[in-house]
Amino acid sequence: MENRDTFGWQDIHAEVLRRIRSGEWAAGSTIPNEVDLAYEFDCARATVGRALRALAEDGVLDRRRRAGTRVVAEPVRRAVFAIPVIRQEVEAAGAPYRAVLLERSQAPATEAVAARMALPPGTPLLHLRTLHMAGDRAHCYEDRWADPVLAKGLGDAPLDRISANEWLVRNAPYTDGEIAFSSAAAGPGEAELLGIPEGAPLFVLDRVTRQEGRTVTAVRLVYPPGYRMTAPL
Amino acid sequence: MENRDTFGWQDIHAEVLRRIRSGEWAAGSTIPNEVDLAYEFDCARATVGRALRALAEDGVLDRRRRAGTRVVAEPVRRAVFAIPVIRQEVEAAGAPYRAVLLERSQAPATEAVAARMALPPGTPLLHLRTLHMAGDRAHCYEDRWADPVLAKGLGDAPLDRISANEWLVRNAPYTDGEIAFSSAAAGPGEAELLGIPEGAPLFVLDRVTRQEGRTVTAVRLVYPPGYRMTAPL
DNA sequence: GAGTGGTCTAGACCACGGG
DNA sequence: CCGTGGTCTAGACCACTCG
Repeated sequence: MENRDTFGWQDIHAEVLRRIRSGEWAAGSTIPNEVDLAYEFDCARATVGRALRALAEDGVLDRRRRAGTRVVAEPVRRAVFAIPVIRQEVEAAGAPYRAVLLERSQAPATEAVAARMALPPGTPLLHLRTLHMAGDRAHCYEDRWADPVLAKGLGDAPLDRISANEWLVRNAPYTDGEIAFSSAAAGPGEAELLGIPEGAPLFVLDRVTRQEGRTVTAVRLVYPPGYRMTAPL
Repeated sequence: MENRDTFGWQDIHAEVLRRIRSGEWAAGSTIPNEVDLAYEFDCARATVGRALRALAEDGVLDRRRRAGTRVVAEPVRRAVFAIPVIRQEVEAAGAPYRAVLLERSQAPATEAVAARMALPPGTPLLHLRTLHMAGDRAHCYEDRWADPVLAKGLGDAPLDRISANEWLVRNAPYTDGEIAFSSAAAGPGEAELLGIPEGAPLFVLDRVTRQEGRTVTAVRLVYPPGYRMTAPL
C-alpha cells in the first residue's frame, strides 16, 4: 500500500535480521558500525542504534565498545515463558476456579526446605498447602513455605479472596529469585489429591524469591500429566 | 563513591521501580507523564522514556498513547530460559560429549507428527533419532522430524562433527516457532535407551520451528528424571 | 479535539577496551 | 590512543485513542 522512502528502527531491525538469516552477514563476523549503517539507511545514528540494541537484547548481536558489533556465532535460543497466575490460567480454560487451603501452620524447616531456602534446618516457617481446582477437577497442588518475618501477616490473611501468591506479590515484594521446571513421580499424597495414579509423571515448577538476599518464599507447584508450559520461540 | 547530580535512565528506572515496590505508586494507578517526570528528574523527556520503556518491557508498566502509563496490577511473572546447546550443556557439566545417531531415514509422517507439524499425515519426512551421551551415561534422547525440502542436505550431511540442530541453525533458518515443556512416562524404548525404569517421569522439551508459516522441524528432547531447567526470575 | 506516548534528528560528550 | 558503542539533549512531528 505504502511507498515508504524513510526507514524506521523496526525496518532496520528487520533488514539486519534478514541479512543475518540469509548469511549475507555470516555468524561471528563484524557488521558495519552505526555511523556507516546510518549513512546507508539515510537516518540518524540513534535510529540504527535503537535497532541494533533490540537485536542485541534478542541475543542475535554482540555489541562492544571499540570492538564493534558482531553476529553471535551460536545464537543461544531463549524462550520467554509467561508464568501464569493460576486463577487466570484456570478461568482462561473456561472452568470455575476454586482454591482449597489444606494447611496453614507454623512449622520448622525440614532439611529439604532449608536447603532450598538457604536457611538453617529447623528455622520456624510458615507452611501453606493449597489445592487449586478447575471445576471439580484438581488443576494443581501447591506446597509453599514462607519466612514469617518477611511475610508478616500472611499467617492471618484471609486467603479465601486472594491467594497466598497474590498476597505476597502485594505485601512482600522480591528483588530476585529463580524458577525451575522438572519432572517427578507422584507420591501417595499427591496422587490422591490430584486424582491420578501413584508414580504418574508430574510436571513440577519450583520458584524461590528473595528480598535483598534473604529468602521470602519457596513454592512448588505440581501439575498432573498432560500439562504443558509453552512459549513462543 | 560518586556524588552524582544528574540522573541517567538507569537511575530513573531504579527510582520508579522503588516507588512501585514501596507502594508509593499503587498497582493499577496512573503515574505522571513523561514531561512531568522529565521536569522532576531534570532531564530530557527521551531519558525518562528510555527508563519507562525498559520497565514496560519488563512487564511492570503498561503504556498507552493518550491513556498514559499505568502500574500493571498483576505483574505477569516472566522467566527467560536459555535453551542450551546440548554439547555445551554436557561439557559444562565436565563430561565428554558424544552423540549416537540411532536412525536417519525417510519416513511418512505419523498422525502425531503430522499434527505437530501441521502437515497432512503420510507426508514424506526426514526422521532422525539421536542419543546424546555425557561420558558413558545417556544425557538425553532426541527424536527429530524435518521437512526434506526446507532442510535439503540434512539427509546427507555428516552429522559426526556437527549435530542436526547445529546444521539446521546454519542452513535452515526459521522465522518463528514454539517451545513447550511437559512431563511424560518413559516408554519401553526410551527407558532402555536412557537406562531408567519403564514409567519413570521424563522431562520433555518439544520445539517446533517454522519458516514463513511452513514447519521446518519438530524435535522432542527427552531427559531422564532429575533434570532441571532453570532461569532467573 | 487534544493529550499522551512513539519516534526521529543532529549534535554532543562520555566510557570502555582493543591495538 | 582513539574508534566504537552508550547516553543524553532539545526539539520536532506523528499515531493513537480517550473523552
